[in-house]
Amino acid sequence: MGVTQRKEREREEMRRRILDAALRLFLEQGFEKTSIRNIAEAIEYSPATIYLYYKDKNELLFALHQEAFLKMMAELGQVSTVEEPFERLTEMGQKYIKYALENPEMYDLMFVMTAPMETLDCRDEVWEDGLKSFCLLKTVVAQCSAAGYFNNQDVETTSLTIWAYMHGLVTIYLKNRLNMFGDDRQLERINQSFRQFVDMIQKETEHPIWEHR
Amino acid sequence: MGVTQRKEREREEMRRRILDAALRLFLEQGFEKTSIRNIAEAIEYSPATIYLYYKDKNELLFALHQEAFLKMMAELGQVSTVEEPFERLTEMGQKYIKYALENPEMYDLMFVMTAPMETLDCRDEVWEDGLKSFCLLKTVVAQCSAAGYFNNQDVETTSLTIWAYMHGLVTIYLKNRLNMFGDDRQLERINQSFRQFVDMIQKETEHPIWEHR
DNA sequence: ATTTTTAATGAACACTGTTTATTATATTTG
DNA sequence: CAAATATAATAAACAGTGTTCATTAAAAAT
Repeated sequence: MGVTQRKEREREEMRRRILDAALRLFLEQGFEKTSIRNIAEAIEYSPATIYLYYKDKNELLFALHQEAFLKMMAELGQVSTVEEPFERLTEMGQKYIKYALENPEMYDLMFVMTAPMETLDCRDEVWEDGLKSFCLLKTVVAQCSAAGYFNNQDVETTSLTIWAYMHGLVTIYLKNRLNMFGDDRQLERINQSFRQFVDMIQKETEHPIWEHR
Repeated sequence: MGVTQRKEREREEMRRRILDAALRLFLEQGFEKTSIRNIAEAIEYSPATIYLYYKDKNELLFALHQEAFLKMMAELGQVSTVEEPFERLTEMGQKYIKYALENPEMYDLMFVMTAPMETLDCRDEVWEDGLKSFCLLKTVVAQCSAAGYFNNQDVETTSLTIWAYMHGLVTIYLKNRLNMFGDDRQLERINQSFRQFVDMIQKETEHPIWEHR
């Protein structure tokens, strides 16, 4: 009898309802101000019910973090149409900045907060979402490398260097550390730095593409 | 009569006691697990007393954040003995990584947490500590620039680019995102990437220093 | 129709940051 | 010195947090 299947389906539906409500509140009022009780209220269930579907808040955050990765991957994956590998890489960088700036709370969840990571730790799994998106980067870097860029340097190291820069740039901005300049040229500064970085790593090649200068 | 002076001195002493206790607990058990009540207990006062000396928790965090900057500046300032400007910059980078890895909670407070920044916002002051350390970086970058490095690019942009990379690198590590590789070569990866970045920006010069390759 | 399993909850526990009315102490004034 | 005033410290409360557990209601299996 299909009762177990229906139960399983209902369970998934409930998990979705919880996740959707959590995501909505999260985006509406930020992480800090969203509690289990808020989420429970939004779906018209008692707080204790949430714990029948998610072990704790960390697991809920981890589930949201996974959704955020799906969305980001979908956006970053769109660069495959661009022909020239380095242009594709640059495009990816731009889309990374765009995603981070448009989804600051989600970006935090994905790359800054330690809470969702603890869920992985206690299951001793590896961070698959992170690894998958890092591989996306690595692939494009490898293609650039094959096209003569990056002086045959280790692809993984180059990818980490690029990611580190991108991550640093957006977090400095998102965590309001660019306020220190006391002006309203923050986005301008980000773009200036990004262009500089792109130029810099572009030159890292045995066969410079002079027509790009 | 010196009573007001003594009162002022006692007030400062109390503020110090609170700060010292907060710092100790903070380093012992991390930020998340340190509460106003804990701090009050540590100095054997009631929680409400803390509020006679610090407006709220953000202000307390901001005070700690300032202390952290003093310490970091002292460590980063020690590079002035190095003669060659680019070597000095590299040394600064190494010291930055060292500080971040040895003081992860403090680093978080200084560059990641938004809480202490809100104290600045509501006073509408600018982030002086950040600005000051950014200026330290800018100075060295300017000296490198004067020595022929960085192709006469805008010093402020170059400094931001360098800072962004450094910040990204250490936060990716501190927030456990390098776990994804599932090995124990995390520090190795950091150093590899750092060397790569240093080599990369070193080449950014009209007059390459060939003897360094 | 009765037993068993499952889902949902109310209430509690041990916390959190913060405020306020009250008390104890110290300082100033008459 | 004694009375009035100002200051420092606190207990208690408020409104919130994540989480657990015994109890109840509903569905499924016997």
